[in-house]
Amino acid sequence: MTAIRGARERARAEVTAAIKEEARRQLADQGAAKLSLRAVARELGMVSSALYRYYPSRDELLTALIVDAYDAIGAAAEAALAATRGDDDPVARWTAVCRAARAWALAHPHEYALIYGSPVPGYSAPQATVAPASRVALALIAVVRDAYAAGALRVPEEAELPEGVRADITALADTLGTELPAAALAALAAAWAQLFGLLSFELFGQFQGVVEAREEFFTHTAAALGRHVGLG
Amino acid sequence: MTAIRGARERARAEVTAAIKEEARRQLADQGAAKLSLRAVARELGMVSSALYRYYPSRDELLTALIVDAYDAIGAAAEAALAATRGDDDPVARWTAVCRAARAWALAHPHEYALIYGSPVPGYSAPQATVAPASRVALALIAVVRDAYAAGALRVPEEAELPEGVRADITALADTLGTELPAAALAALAAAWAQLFGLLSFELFGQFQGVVEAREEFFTHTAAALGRHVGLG
DNA sequence: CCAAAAAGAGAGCACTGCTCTTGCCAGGCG
DNA sequence: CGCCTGGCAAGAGCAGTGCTCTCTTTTTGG
Repeated sequence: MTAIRGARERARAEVTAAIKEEARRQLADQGAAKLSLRAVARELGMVSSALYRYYPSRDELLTALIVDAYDAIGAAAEAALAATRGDDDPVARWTAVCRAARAWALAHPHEYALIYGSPVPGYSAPQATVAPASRVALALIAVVRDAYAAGALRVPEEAELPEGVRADITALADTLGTELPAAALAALAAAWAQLFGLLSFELFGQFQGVVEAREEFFTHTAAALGRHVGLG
Repeated sequence: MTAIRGARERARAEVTAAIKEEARRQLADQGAAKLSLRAVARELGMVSSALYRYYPSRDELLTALIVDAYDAIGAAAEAALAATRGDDDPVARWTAVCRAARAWALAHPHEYALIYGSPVPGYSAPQATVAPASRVALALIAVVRDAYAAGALRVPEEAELPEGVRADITALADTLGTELPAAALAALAAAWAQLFGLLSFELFGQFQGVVEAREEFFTHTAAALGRHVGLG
């Protein structure tokens, strides 16, 4: 980002990264609730007050971890998107992106809980989190956009869209700079939320005793979701 | 539950209820993270150690609140179900149940977060929570079952169901004692999770800047979900 | 009426986030 | 080259937490 202006900035950046690193480790194996600044400092061989020179509060540290987590799951989704570039089966692409998100979530349950579970602090998602947070959604949109460009999208009936929703969605299409039909984009927004509903239920144990073949169930449902959006 | 055996039991039950009451109040306006046994005790004019005679730990208190929250949202869903009994439009019934769940969630966001957000303690949902947790799902099932009995259910194609899922779902149908087709029940399970995905995204702020006409969007999507299950 | 059981009170332990003061030490300027 | 100042670590301390232990009081049933 910024040029290295001296040994001082370098050292500072390194310590900052080390703190985040250790914090992520503790987050990964104990969950956000037990993430303690003092424990992080202890592990790094520094005293707790020194840590405040790098992160002004525990919430700021958590925010940094949140941004990283959004970026990580977003990168996973984008990788799946890129890997299926040129694929002529849009449902398969969609499912691949969904499965990539699921795989990341299963591998990093506590980080997933941090970003898609209950908001931890006195909430208020900082502005810095909104861009990384949208990367998975953008990957899903890309699948639909490509299918649309290839003429492989069944567009749902426009008439059914409620007035307020239509307004929101056209505004959204505007800021996204996409010419996707409003009905398709609305279905996409719903599918986006529903996808994470599936993931959260699986990760938070709500499917216990209901569905055990989780992977099959997820893939099956994700494909249905993609078809509902108009793919395939 | 048990007969009143003496003033002692009565007093004990009252104090236990008062503690839970005060805890719920603190949960409602500060969230689960800030729920403190000491603060509850302070507010009740007792010393913190006395509270441990009623709840052996903070987690036990939280579990009691969790059970209550599941019961409350379940009761709301069941009320909507009962209010639409005899209604001949199954999609409308479905939507009514969904909207009842949403209304409760909006009115009790912190309690919603407690049950459908990230699991708070070292997790492990106690057995006591599973029955109350299923009440909303059972209300949704009732809508579909009634529609099925009235011959108003389009049953999805059975062939598409993956093997493992079919096995899980038929086992589930068995314990539920329902003769609903496996494909319908599987779609129902998915819709159930997806419904709460919508709710969580709305309550946890994920829709910020995406959809603002939340109620219209929810109702629209819930109806689509109902149709996808085979209603209407 | 009295022993036993239940409840409350209080001190205390180990931990947390966070603040403030003190002292050190090295980077950058003259 | 030397000095001084800005950045940093260290430590003590505050207010709060969950939870345990002991001691005293109250209540209850035989």
